[in-house]
Amino acid sequence: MRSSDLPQVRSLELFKSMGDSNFDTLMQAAYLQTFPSQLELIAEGDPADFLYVVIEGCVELFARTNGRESTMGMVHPVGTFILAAVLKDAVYLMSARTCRRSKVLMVPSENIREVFQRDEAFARAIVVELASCYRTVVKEHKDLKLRTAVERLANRLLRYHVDQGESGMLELPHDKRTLASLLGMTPENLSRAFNTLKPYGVVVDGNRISLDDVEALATLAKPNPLIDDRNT
Amino acid sequence: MRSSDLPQVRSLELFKSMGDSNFDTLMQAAYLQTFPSQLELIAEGDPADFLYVVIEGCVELFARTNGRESTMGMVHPVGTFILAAVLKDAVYLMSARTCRRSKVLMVPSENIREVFQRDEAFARAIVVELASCYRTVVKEHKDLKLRTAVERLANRLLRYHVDQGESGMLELPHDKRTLASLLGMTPENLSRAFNTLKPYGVVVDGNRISLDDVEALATLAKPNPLIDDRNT
DNA sequence: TCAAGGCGTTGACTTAGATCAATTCCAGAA
DNA sequence: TTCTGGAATTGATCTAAGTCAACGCCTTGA
Repeated sequence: MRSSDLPQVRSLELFKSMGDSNFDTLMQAAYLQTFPSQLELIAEGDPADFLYVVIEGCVELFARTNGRESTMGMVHPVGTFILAAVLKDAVYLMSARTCRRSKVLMVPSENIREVFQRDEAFARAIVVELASCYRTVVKEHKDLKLRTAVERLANRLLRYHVDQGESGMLELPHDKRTLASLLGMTPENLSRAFNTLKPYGVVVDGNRISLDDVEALATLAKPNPLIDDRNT
Repeated sequence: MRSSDLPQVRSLELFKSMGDSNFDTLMQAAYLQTFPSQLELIAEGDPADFLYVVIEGCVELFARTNGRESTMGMVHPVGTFILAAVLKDAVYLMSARTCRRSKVLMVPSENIREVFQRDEAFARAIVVELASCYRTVVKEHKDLKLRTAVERLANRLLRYHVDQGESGMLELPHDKRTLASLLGMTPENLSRAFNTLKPYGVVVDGNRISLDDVEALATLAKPNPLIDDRNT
C-alpha cells in the first residue's frame, strides 16, 4: 500500500497502541484497493474474510430482508466496519456498498485474529472499539424505539450542527434518500418532516440547512446524551 | 457467595476459559444478592460500577426518554448484562429492574478490567461475548426497521417455538405487555396482532400459544437467519 | 442544444399503529 | 369467601407514516 496512507491507519484508535512489528504484519497482509461508486463490497450472509477500513470516500452499510432495504450506517474515513463478524469468524450481518469512488483497506480476518492473540494492546483496543460499536447501535435502537420521525430528524440536525462547528449552518453529509433510510423513514416523509420543522427555524436549501432558532429546535428535539452523544 | 452457585457462573462462556486464580479473585470481590420483584437495579446514566450476572429470576433492561419507555431486552439465568459500559468505564445506557424475586451476582467493574489485563483467555472470552451482544442488537435493529409489527410477532413466536422443542405448543416467557414493548408496539396492538395471526393457526390461551400450522405461519413470517438466529 | 433520467417535493389517499375508553377476567389480599 | 386492582381484550377514533402519482428541477450525456 502507499506509504502516505499508513500514518492515517496507524492513528486509528484500533491500531494506535499495538506493537510496530504486529502493525507491519497486518499491513503487509492487507490489500489497498480503490473501488468505483455503488460497488457492493460485501453482502450479508457472506463469511467475514476481511476487516475493512475506509481510507477515502464513503461506504454505506445496509440490510435487506424480504424485498425491503434499509441503511444501517455510513462509514467515513478513517473508519472500520464489520469488526464483530471478523472476530467471531461469522458471516456478515450487513451488506456494504461504496457511495462514491472510495479507497478501502482490506485486512484478512485470520491476521486480525492472529495478532489479537499476540498483541495485548491490540486486544484491549479491539475491546474498546467493539464496546463503542455496541453502544452506538444501542443508541440507534433507542432512537428508533422511543422517538417519532420528526424528533429523530430534529436531533440528527442538532448533531450535525455541533459536528460542523455550531455556526447556525450545516450541510447534510449524505443525500436525502440515504438520510431518510438512516432515520427509518421514506424520502417523502423526510421531506414533510423538514416542513414540520420550518416553524422551528429550520430552513432547507438543497443539502444546506440553516438553523435560525436552535433553542426552539432543541425544545422540540429534547436531545438526550444517552442517545445522541457519540462519546459517552 | 454460596458455593452451589459457583459452578453455574463458572460454566458461563465468559468465565469458562479463564484461570482458576483469576476466577477466584473475581468471585471473592463479588457480591451475591437477592432482590425483590420490580426493584430498579441500575438506572441509565449511572456510572458502571458493576458487571451483573443473573443467577435466578429475571431482569428487564429498559430505556426511557422524554416520558416514554421501552423494554430493550430480558436477561435470564445465567446471563450477564451491561458488559460494554463496564469495559469502557462509561455510564449505563439502559436501566435494569427485576421482573420477579431474583438472585444477582455483582462483580465490581475495576476487578473485571483488572483481570481482563492479566488473563489472556478472559480477554478473548470478553471479545467474543461483546461481539455477540453487538450482533444481537444489530439483529434487533434490523427486525424493527425492516418488518411490520405482525411480522415481528410471527417471527418471535417461531423462535420461542424452536427454543421450546417444536412441540406445536409454546409458552410466552414474559407477560404480554412486556412482550409488546420488546417488539416495539403497544399492548393493544399486540392483542390485535395475535388476532391477525389466527388464520395462520395461532391459538392464544393466556400465555400458552399453540401453533396449528407452522408452515403457514412461516410463510407469513419469512424468517431470516440473519435476523432471527441467535447463534450466527 | 435538447433529451433523459434521477432526485426531491407535493398532493391525494390508504394503512399501520397509537390512543382513549369501556369491559372482562383473573389472581392475590383481606 | 368477597373485594380489588392490574392485565388483557375490544371497539371507536385519531394520527403518523407509507404509498402512489404527478411534476419541477437539476445534472449528464448525446
